[in-house]
Amino acid sequence: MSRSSARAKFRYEHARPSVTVDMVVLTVVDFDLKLLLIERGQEPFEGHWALPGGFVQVGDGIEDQGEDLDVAAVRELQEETGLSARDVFLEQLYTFGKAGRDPRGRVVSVAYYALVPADRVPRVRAGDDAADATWISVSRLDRIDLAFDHADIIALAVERIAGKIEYDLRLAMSLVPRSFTKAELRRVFEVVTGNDYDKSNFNKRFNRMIEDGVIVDAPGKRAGSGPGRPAHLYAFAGKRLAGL
Amino acid sequence: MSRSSARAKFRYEHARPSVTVDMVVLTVVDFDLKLLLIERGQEPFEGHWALPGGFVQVGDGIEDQGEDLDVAAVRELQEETGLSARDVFLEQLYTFGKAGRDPRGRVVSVAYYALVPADRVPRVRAGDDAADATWISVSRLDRIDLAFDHADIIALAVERIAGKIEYDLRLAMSLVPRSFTKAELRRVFEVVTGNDYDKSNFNKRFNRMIEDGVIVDAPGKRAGSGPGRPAHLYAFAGKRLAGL
DNA sequence: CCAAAAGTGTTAACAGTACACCCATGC
DNA sequence: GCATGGGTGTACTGTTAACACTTTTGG
Repeated sequence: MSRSSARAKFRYEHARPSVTVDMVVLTVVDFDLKLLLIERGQEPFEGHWALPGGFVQVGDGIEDQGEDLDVAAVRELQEETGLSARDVFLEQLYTFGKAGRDPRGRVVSVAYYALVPADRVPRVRAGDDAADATWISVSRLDRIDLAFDHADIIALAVERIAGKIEYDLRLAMSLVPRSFTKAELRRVFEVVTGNDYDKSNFNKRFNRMIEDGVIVDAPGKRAGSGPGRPAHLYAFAGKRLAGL
Repeated sequence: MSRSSARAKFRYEHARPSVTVDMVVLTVVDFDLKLLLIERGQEPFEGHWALPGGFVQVGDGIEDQGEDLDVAAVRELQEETGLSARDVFLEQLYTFGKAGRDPRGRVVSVAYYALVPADRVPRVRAGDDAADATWISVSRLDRIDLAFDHADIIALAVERIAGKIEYDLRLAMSLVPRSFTKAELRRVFEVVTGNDYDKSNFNKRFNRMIEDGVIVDAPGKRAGSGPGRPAHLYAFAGKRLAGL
């Protein structure tokens, strides 16, 4: 008995749902939390805005079981934005599987979120089955027609990130440019959480990270821009400085 | 054109994975964090221990899209333990979807965890395709042959709960009996996190919860048990006291 | 000099930690 | 009485929060 038939013998025979990955791609630009949305070019929800995403490749399901969920997420991100896994912070968010969430049939969607640094935000444009693609301010989402249950997915992503940025430094690290000022980092926190942070108190946290070696001085200085005293530039020690 | 054919027109035609829910059912008894495991009676992994779980019912996928993921989790819990959703704290954990995690074919598994109060721990026994079922101490899991990637799922659940119990009171609420002593609550925290908590300092947190009305005095008193001064009994205000 | 933005210092309140001590019960 | 576990008090430390203040730049 060959191995494949030995496997096939135990094959499940139940009805199966489709499985997709949906990507909540976020970045902070211009004092604003922005989200990548695709305008659907097909039914259902033609003309509505939706999260980028697509089907998980499953192979024949026996010999070739297809791609990992994480790989599917990275692939979708690459296809829609050109970004690679090294450029962003990517993490699974939640799996949405209510019956009826897609009128075409049963679809279970594994949602991921991706945080894009401000200095790597790609220009986006219409793709295969997308009529259009743009970055939309999260604060203006209520005026937008979203497809499927994507409003729920986005709301959960924003809530999760707002909570997690306080204790997981990687989130802020992955939203800020390679070199950044104290005020820029602070504004990332403010935009993501919706809170105001006292400048002095925030700087104390910041200075502690310098003492701990988490943050280091950035080599160059930024071109003198607006009015007021020019700010020091810093960088996270870990990776991004030497990374690329 | 009937509604069903209008929908069928848009039906997805991709290869689809099977989707299951796996349940990490935990409780704290006898100073120990315990986990419900099933001994598999069939290949693959016959004789190995596995998490309770099963397929998500999908219906025909068009007119009837089957059950929600959450409903599937509640149903599996009920089938294996007799517990209802009201008895436990139930939450989605993570979705495991690596290719090759099940030798029979592509399976995406949505993992949930359920926390069972110490006074509602059901007796369990062998079921349909389970040779046996028991509560096993999490600290002794390294000696046990686990099926599939269930060791990873359990590890993630334990880690998540250990982190979350510190800031989400619902977890401790759902592990402790309807009425409980300060020491019992403290031991739940100790067993779940693996830390030691200073009695006095823990009691301060506890007393603050009383001031805030989160915890109230429990009516009766417990039968005099061991040596030493008998402890006061308390209950969480919210629900469990009046709940049933 | 003035506006604007960067950056520092001071204080009080609060929460966490370590540790010593007292109270009530069974035997 | 004494062992056992329940329960409290105190002093120290570190973090947070509010707010006033100084520094450096462009015009």
